Amino acid sequence: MDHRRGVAAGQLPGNGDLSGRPAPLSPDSPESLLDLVALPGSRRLRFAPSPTGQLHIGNVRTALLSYCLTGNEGRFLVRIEDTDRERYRPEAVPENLATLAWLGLAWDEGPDIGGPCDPYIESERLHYYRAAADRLLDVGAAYPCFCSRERLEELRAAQRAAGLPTRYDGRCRTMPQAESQAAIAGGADHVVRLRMPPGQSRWEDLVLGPQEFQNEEIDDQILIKSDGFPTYHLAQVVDDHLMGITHVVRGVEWVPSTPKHLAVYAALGWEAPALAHVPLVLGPDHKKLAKRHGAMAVSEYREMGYLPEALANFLAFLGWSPGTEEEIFSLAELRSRMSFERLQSSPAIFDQPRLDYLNGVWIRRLAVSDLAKRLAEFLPQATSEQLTEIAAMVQERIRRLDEVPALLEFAFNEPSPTVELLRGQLTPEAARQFLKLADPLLDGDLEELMERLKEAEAGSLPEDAKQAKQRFKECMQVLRVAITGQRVSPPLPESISLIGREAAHRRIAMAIEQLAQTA
RNA sequence: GCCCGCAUCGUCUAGCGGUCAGGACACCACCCUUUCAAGGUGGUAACCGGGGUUCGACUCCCCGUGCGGGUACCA
Repeated sequence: MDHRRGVAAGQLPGNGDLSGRPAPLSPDSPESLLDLVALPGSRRLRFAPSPTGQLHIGNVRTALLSYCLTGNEGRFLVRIEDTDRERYRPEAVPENLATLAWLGLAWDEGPDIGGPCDPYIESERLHYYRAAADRLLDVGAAYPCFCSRERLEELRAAQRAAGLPTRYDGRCRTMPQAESQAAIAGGADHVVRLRMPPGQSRWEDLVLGPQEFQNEEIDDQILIKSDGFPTYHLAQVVDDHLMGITHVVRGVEWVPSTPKHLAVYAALGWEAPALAHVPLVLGPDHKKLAKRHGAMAVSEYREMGYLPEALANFLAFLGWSPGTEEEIFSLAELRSRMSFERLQSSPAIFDQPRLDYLNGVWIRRLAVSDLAKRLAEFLPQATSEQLTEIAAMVQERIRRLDEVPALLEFAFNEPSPTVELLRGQLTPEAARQFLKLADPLLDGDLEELMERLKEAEAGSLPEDAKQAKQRFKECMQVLRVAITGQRVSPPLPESISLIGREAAHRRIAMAIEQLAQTA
């Protein structure tokens, strides 16, 4: 039952001819290409990115949802939807796959690893779409259309001007077959259009509930473009059927074209998969998430130091919740817990502060050694020993990995604080005196450094407890700035150990000198 | 314009006729503390409006409003 090989193999036309002209089909029944041999018993969901650029947050959320809703028993597949030759960018295929892999969305079948429904790249499946189109043409569910783009544009402009819905006017809909055959034989440019049947289209959407459209309001969609490539509307239906897809998860922007897809399934005699249209992700201004809202590409989030664990956790909760008060979920937990019933039908806003919070949570959950590895790309100059030391000292205080370089600037570059920064609340002279006092104390056990400093600093002046405490804090800040050049840094003992005692002594000496000049 | 969808704190959400409308982020205060964090405690903050249905509506229905999506030889 694992061999749900839905298609007859070895029928690729013209050795992968991708030039745009579909190769002629073998004379024996092209329809055999479209017979799915065995239907799968468990769930099969797919993610079908269009390789026109980087995967963005919205895309990847759909991928995540599909992956999670596949469940532990099902199969998750990736298919490359490269039917748009104008926007196609070949490098986007490996990029997109790498992004999915980074997020941890492992696929069971896909363009790189193959599978029972090979190939998983639509441009290599042209013969299937052609066969499907021929069948649709045969049964009268589709028709050739010879209208030029110019005519279509004029038509739309006129309709818009008249305040009418912009739709194809059906000029070629009733062309006698003999006439159209002759035109095609004569080499006339044409497309294949779906003949939208009368009546209504209905389906029970897994997220939105019952849906109904009047078919007369739906346009006669182009299924095969004049370059011979299918549009999404055909390719997606054919492949989902051939690949045994059981559930389609996609954004709500596809709702209005679903009746077209349903019509194709019906005309081909196929059963449509279950449909789940998930709400969009919006920017803080409640508009569809777009470039102007900042980072869009998932790769940018990686560069900003977000963990894939946190991003997945965050994205999953944009439209889903477990119904309990739990909120930290690993990808594996999400996959075993997510269900269609609990998907939200209202759009969600991408709230970066919440992502930051979750990222902090996930950073703190990491083993120190793991954090050290992930920090490597943010601190290329650090050795692996330093990385481990750094990981331990920053783990509790960062929300994003990219905060680390600034926090540890002092470890890789000599600081040069101003006198103002150096002395803080103290007079230059008092600051200098304290540094002189503190300097030799660095040489003992660093773990007890704070105790020694406290002891040494105390008793210099008779004060009440509160004042003494405050004074000590100010002294510590002077020492911190002398050593790190920053008012905010990891704890002093760790900071010193990171740069080494000699460097610490040297920096203190320089600070003392600097303070002496102004004193 | 036409078609479709959505509507609980600022944000993510719980709620599926009777709750002091719960949690989390963010924010504020306090505690802890060598800074920053982390952690702890507490606080401010929501059912879009109007009609129904019902003994009773955040919850069900209708209308309005707002927001979003679609309206390509793009996906």
